[in-house]
Amino acid sequence: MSRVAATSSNDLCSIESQVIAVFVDGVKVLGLPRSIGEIYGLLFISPDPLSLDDLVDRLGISKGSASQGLKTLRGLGAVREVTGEHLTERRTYYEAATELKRLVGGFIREQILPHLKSGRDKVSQLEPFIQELEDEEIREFAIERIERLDQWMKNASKVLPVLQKLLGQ
Amino acid sequence: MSRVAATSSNDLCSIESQVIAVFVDGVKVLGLPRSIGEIYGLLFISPDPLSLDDLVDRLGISKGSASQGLKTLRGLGAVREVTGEHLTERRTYYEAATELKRLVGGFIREQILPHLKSGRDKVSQLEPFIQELEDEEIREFAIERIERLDQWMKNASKVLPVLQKLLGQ
DNA sequence: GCATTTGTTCAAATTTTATTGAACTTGGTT
DNA sequence: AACCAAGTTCAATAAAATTTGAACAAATGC
Repeated sequence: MSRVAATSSNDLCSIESQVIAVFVDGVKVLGLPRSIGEIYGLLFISPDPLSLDDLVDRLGISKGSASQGLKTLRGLGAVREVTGEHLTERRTYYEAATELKRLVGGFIREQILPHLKSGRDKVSQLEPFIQELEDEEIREFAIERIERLDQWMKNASKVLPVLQKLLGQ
Repeated sequence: MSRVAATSSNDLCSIESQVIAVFVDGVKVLGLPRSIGEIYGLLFISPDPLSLDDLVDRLGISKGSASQGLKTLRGLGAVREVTGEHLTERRTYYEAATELKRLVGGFIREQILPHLKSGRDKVSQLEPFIQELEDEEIREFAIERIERLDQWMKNASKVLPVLQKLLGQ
């Protein structure tokens, strides 16, 4: 009877599940799915790196979820692949990246900048349509508002790097 | 045949629908529903204040949606009730609040601070469970991580007001 | 080359969230 | 008081997002 840890779906201990709850809540604010909070939360509180199968096993989520979640987290720079150690091992192990600056940077890069960019594009493509407006008062108002919108976006672009610096390591 | 503007569901013009598209996209990033982007977007580009029924009519959304959307936007301080003008009028008219500082402030207050607070509460209630951990190495690690988490939240609390100030005016 | 282990992809199922619309409340008017 | 217009609430419905799981790919070792 030597099945030591083959299918052991180790239940989460109190600290683990509570830390995970904090992250699940946290990522929801950021508009990310719960599974990502679970994965990051467990990695965050785990002293040793975990593999995809570890996550599936401990969190009770599907392989698909774990794979996609890790992909997103890698994109955000929120997890690190741990190589080294067992060079013979082909399995990949992950640990949480915990530098706030890096996490915020990743979020800005992946989630905010693309929307900012597409917003600025849309706004810049508005010019021709403004000229369509016949009533001068209305046209003037539209110009004013669209300039303001553009200004907001410029502001955001300037503030984001500063924000990241403020959270500096 | 004097039905001038009774059920005229005035279609949106090009600028209107494109500005609305920008805001729909924008609020999605913030985790708010599309209808809120539509409402704010239309108010933003409208030279004159609009009533709930105007929004229903122009945007083709239900009264319920418009009412709930306006409620949220009021909570965020993103719209202003326009009184004055027609004092005989019992209908409420709204205009967009366009000071970025105010908008960001409202969002921080309504959407971020409550989560930050509940996060800090959850973390502070973690202490007893850490003591449950028997392995000293693991316990030390947990303490370290939870302190880091706490530090993050303190950082966030400090940075948010600065952020708001950076968006000045 | 075949079997095995690890990880990815994506259509279908599920879960979550937003929207609708009808019933209800409020307050003004005759 | 009865009526009407304006707005809110909330259960039912529709829409959107997430999760699953099975099929697929890639890489290792026999």
